[in-house]
Amino acid sequence: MDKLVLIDGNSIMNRAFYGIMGSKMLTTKDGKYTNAVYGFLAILFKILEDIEPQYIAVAFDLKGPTARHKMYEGYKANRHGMPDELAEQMPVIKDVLRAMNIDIIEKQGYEGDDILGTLAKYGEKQGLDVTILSGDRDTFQLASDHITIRIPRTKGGKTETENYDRAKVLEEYGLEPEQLIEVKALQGDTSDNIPGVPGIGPKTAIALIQKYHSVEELYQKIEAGEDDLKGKQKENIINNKEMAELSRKLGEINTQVPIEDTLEEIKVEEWDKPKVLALFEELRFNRYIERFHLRGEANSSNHSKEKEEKLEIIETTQIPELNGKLYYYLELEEKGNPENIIKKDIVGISIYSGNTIYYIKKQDKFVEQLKQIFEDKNIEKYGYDLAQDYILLKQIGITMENIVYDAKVAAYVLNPTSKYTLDIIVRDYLEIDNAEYLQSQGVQEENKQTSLFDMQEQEEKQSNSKKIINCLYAKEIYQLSEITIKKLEEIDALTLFKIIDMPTVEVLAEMQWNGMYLDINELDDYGEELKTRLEILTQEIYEMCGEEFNINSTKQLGEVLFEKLRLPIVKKTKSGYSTDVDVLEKLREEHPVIEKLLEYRQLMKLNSTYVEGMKPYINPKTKRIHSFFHQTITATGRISSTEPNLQNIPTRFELGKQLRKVFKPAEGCLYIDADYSQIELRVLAHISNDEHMVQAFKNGEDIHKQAASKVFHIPIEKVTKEQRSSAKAVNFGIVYGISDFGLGEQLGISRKKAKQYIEQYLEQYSGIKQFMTDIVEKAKETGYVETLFKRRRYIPELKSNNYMVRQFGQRAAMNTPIQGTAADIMKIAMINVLKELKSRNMKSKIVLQVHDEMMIEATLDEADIVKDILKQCMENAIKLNVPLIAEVSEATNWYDCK
DNA sequence: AACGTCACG
DNA sequence: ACGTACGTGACGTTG
Repeated sequence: MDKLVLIDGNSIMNRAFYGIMGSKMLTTKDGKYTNAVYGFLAILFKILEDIEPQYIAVAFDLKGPTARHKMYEGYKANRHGMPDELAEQMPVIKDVLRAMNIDIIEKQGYEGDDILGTLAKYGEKQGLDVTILSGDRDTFQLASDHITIRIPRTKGGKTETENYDRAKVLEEYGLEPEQLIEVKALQGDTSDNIPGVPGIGPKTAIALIQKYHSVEELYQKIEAGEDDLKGKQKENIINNKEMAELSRKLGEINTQVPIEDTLEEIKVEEWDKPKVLALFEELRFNRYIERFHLRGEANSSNHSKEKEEKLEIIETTQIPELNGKLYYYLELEEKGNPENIIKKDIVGISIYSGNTIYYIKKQDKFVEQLKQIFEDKNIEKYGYDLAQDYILLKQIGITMENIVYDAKVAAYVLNPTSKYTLDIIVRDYLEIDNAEYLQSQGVQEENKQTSLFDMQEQEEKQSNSKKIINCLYAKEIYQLSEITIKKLEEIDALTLFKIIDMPTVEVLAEMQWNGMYLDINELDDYGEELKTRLEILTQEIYEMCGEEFNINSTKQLGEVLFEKLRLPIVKKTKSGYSTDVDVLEKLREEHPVIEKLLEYRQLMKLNSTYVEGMKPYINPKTKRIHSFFHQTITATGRISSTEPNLQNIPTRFELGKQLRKVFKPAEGCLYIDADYSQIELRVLAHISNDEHMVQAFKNGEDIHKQAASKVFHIPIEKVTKEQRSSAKAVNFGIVYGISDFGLGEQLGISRKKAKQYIEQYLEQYSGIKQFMTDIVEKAKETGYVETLFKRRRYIPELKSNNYMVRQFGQRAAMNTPIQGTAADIMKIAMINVLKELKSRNMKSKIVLQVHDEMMIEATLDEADIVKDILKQCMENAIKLNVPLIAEVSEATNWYDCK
C-alpha cells in the first residue's frame, strides 16, 4: 500500500525549536538561529527513513484570523506570538522544503491542523496509509485504521516517537478517536484558550464521554432525566451548555478545507541537490551535507563511513595498556546506598586505548583495578563529568589523580551559554547523532519495553545496549579531546582551560565530598519557632482580611488585597496584581495586614526553603550536606550550587541569618572564612584602568564614599550616609551595565535624576566610560566578550531585532568581563588553596565557595596556618593594578564568620 | 512547565 | 510604545 506523510509544519518547528535550544550549533556566521530548522529536518529525515512514503506534504499556518476566531474571539487569545528567534527560521525551513521538492500547503483562514485533517481523510479514501507528524495531541481525533499520528518526543538529545492509531487511542483513552472532540468540548484547552466546562478536567471529561458517548447525548440524557450526575458538577454542565457546544466546534478539526493540490503534486520527488547543498552550506549543516553525500561521493569524509562500521569492543577482565592516558567512561547503576554522597554505583568501565575499545564489567578484582589506574599520578584522566566520577570513586575508596580533560568543561569553556550532555557535545563537535548511530547499529534504547522477550532476555539486551553506548562514549571522549583542545587553542583559551577550569574540577568535587556539617536539632528548633509564629500570623491575617484563603497564592492574595480591601494597585504582573515586597512595602501605611504579610512571607520562605528544604539533603551517615557545585552552568564563569543551593543561605536580615548558626565545623575544628573585599569594582578598576578608581583602591579609600563625592560634587569629608548609599547603588549599577530606569527603581528616585547620577559618574570616571563604550563596540564587532583570562561569552543578543534584547546584550557585554574575571580569580585562589593544603598534607578541608567567599573547616592545630594560606592565596591569586584584599575570620559557626 | 516570589553574590 | 539593572536556584501555585 502506498504511503502518505503529512507534517504539521508549525508544530514541528515549535518542538524542534524548544527541543534543541541552548545548544552550540544553533547560529550561522551572522548570528541567525538555525536550531529549529535543524531539528525539523532531523525529524523529517527520520520519518522519511522509517516510512519511505510515496507522498508527502507539509502544512503551515498563515497569519491572520481563522474561522475559529470568528466563532469565538477569545480563541488562542492567550497565545503570544512565537519568539523572534523562531519566527526568523520559518521562511528558512520553507526554502529548504522547496529545494527538496516537498509540497508546502498553506491556506488563508485555516490552520495547519485543518489542512492535515482534510488531506488525511482524502488520502485514506484514495487507499493510502497516512501518517500525520505533529506535536499536538489534538490531532489524535483524526486517527483511524489507516491514519496514524506520530508525536515526536525529544529526550536528552534523542528523538523518539509515539504512534497513535485507532487502537492506540482506544487503549489509552478508552474512546474512539472521534470522541476526543467530545472530551475536549467538556475539558477545554488552556493553551488555545478554549473554555470547556469549568471544573471539568481531563479525567472527568473522559469518564463522562465514556459513559454518555458525546456532548449531545450527555445533554439529551440530562434533559430526559436519565443521567446520574449530581451537585456542583451537574450545575456546571447545565449552566455551560453553550460553552461546551462552542468548545466542541472550536476543537473539531475541519476536514473539508478546499485544497487544490492533487495527489500528483505531493508525490515524493528527487531533491534539487545543488539548491539543498547551497542552503545547507549557508546554514552550516555539515552533518546533513555529508549524510546525503551532497558534495559528491569523492568528498564524503570518514564520518559517514565510520557510521557503517561496527564498533569493535573487546570485553575483558584486564586493564589494557594505557600509555599514560586513560580515556574512559564509567558504567553506572542508578540505585546505590542511601549513605552515599551520590546515589549511584560503578558497575563497569569502558576504556579507549590504541584505537580499541575495552570493556570491563564489575568483578572480584574490579575495585583494585580501578584503584590501580585512577590513583596512578602518571596516568592522565580523560572523561566526561569527572567531578561526579571523583566522588563515585571516593565512595569506593579511590582518590582520582591527574585529572587532565573533562569534555563537559571543555565544551563549557568553548561556549558557556548552553547545556552540555555528552550527546549534545558529540553532536556539536563530532557531528555525530548518537541516538541515530546506535539505532543504525540495532541497539535497543533503554526505555523501550517490548513484551516480545521474557524478562531475562530483555535485561540481557538492555545491558548489552548500555555496554555499547558506554563504549561509544569512551571512544568519543578521545575524539572530543582531540577536537576541542584544538578549538580551545584556536580561541586562545587553552591556558584558561588547563590552568583554571580543569584544576577547578577537583576543587569542586572535594567540596562536595567534604560537605557542610549542620546541627539537626538546632535546625529543628529553629524550624519549630518559625512554624509556631507562622500559625499565629496565618490566623491574624485571616481575621484582618475577614476570610480564609491561601496566603501563598499570589492570585488569591491579590484578590483579597486589591478587590476586597480595595488597596491601591501599585504594580501589575503579566497575569494579575503584583504582590512582591516592593509593592507590599509601598502599601504598608494603607492597612495593618501588610505588616503581617511581610513577616509571613519572610518566615514562609525560611521554613519551606531553608528548614524543610534542607532536611532531605542531610546525609544520614556524615550528618552533612553535600551540595553539588556546578562549573558549567553560568554564562560568566561563576560556580553554581544545587541540591541544595548553599550559595543563597540568608544573611541580609537578622532572622534569616540566624540560620547560619546551624552550620558548624566538626568537633575539634574551626571555620576559617575569607571574603574578597569589593572584588568586582577592583576588577573594573583594573580592566578599565580608570585613574581615579585605581587611585582610590591603591590608597585604601572608601570607594563608595569617593563615588559619592564625585557624583554629588562634594568633598569626601562631607559625604552623608545617604549619599554614600546612593553612590553604592550607582557602583552596583555600573557593574551590572547601567540603565537609568534600573537605578531609579533601585533608589526610588526619578529616572531623570538617576540619569544625572550616571552621567556625573561617567564623566568623573572617564576611564570607566571608555571601557563601557569600547567593550560594547568590540562585542558587536566580534560577537563575544572576554574576561581577563580569555574566558569567552558570545552575545548574539546584540544582533537581535528586538530593542529590549539588544539592550540586554549591551548590559551583559559590560557585566560579563567584570563578573567573569572576578570568578576566574576566585577559581585560581581556590586551586592554590587546595594545592597548599594537599602539599602540606593538612587535614583541613575546603567546604564552601560563595562567589567572593571561601570557607575552610580547619582543625584547631592548623587554624593559624590556614588563615595565612587563605589570605595569601586570595590576595595573590593574580597581580592587578590595584590590590586585592581578602578579609579573613574564624568562628565556631557560620553566623559568627564576619 | 511557567510564573511569581525571594534567597544569595 | 515598549519595559529594563548582572549572575544564580528553590519553593509553591496554577495552568
